[in-house]
Amino acid sequence: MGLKNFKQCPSPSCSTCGLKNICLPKKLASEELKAFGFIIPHSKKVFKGDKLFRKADSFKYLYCVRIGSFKTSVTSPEGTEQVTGFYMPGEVLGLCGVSSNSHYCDATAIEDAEVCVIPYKKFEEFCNKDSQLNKNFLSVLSAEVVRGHKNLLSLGSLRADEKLASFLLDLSQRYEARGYSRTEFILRMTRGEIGSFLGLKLETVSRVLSKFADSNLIEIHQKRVHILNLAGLKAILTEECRPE
Amino acid sequence: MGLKNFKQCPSPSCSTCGLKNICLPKKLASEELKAFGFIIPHSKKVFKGDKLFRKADSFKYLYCVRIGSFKTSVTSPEGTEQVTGFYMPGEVLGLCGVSSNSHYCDATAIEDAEVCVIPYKKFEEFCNKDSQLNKNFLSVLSAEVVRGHKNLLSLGSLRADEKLASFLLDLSQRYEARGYSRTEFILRMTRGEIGSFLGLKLETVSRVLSKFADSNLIEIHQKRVHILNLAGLKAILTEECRPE
DNA sequence: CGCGTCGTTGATTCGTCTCAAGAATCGTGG
DNA sequence: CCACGATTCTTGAGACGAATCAACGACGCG
Repeated sequence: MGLKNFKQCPSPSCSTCGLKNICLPKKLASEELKAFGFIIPHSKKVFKGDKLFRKADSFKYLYCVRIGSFKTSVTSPEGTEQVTGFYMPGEVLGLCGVSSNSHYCDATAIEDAEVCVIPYKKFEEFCNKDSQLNKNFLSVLSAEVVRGHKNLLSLGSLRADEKLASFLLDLSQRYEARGYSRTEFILRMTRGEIGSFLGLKLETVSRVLSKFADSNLIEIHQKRVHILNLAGLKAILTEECRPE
Repeated sequence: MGLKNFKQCPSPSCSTCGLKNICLPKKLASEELKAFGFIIPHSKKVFKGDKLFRKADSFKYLYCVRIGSFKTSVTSPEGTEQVTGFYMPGEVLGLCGVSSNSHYCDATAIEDAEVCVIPYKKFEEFCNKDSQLNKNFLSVLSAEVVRGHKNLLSLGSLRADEKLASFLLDLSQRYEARGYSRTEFILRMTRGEIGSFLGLKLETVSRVLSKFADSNLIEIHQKRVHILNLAGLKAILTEECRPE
């Protein structure tokens, strides 16, 4: 793992970070928040396309996304890649390394990004002392399990248009939670990555998005999405048979 | 949640439990193991078809399977059920409740079963005192995330026969880890439940299993499975195009 | 400006679902 | 113990949705 892809930055301060209310140390009192900041020696820049960690890398750090977006993926022995999630600022990367001391998936920046690097050993010690932080951590882990279950539901029992609708709605909701527009945003990932995530081919993703545009549910130009009819998208998920 | 489906049993003792080396309190010293046993007030019998907990039930307990098997499932607002996992003795149920104080999925006994009931509050306190137990718990949570990723890979990028092969191999491996035969076991779940889990219809499950039997990879009579050619099953997952 | 990556769209093929009927098994009560 | 209905499983024929193959267009970077 060469360091060439990374640029170390001065220690970030959690106290002044805009994400402090949604990130790992949320709800910490200002004293503890300050102390927590000290266990983070530095943040890292990761450039588009570069990997933050790979499967089987030894697990030493957790990462909080500060800026940019990541995908995580697993690759079967035969070489097929499956995207398992997209991560935006305030979300935690590396959780599936906790159980085995080595990472289970790859994490790749899908745009230039910056992460906080949290040494897991120190973090663990801190958790043992601070029950609020420990609670947060368990909560984040459990939420990751829930996220997985939602994805299973999506992959296992939805049709292509339902998958895409649910995908767009999920993004919409997460952008809104971060203070951005819930109706206008940019798809940071390619059609192929969306397809891998949803169990579809990139052509199908493209087709369905075009169909949504034809039905005036969305406007889409390349990576720019504008949701025109939020209720209509939701309706796709609830209606048994959609009208043409 | 009536209690009629459950039968309380005297407090089980972790020290004498046959699963102590694979269950939550694994690796605990005998003193701690004994102390841990005391926070478990009782075990519960759950009969086939009954639910241990439902989505949105308030989260107060974790459950360790002692005897029997469970499925977990989530149901979309429109009523389609998706099975998210099968659980056998030594595995922990209720993990996705940790993040939100209420359960996220349903857990249903697929055969008569018995679980240890762990009050989460007390468990949390115990974890704060015992770093080995805390470690185990994090490990179990993280393993659950990994399990989810594996399922995603299976649901998202495999064909029907590959899904079934990978499903059988997973069962085989888990039975072996529990001291049972890895080539002969009983499918506790129905074809429909397997199908829901794998994103297939029950007819497809049945067809593929018959095809495996025709190819002498397995013998199957109802729920009884006998794997004749373990390597052959694995080959299905690695070969690009299988011969007829 | 030219090249590579990414996205769109069309024609055709293939895999899985759907619908349907029948067989095997289990549980229950007479 | 056997008869009964209720599940569960198997198998077939046809329909449909998504994959595949292929060509072209749009954008971004050097």
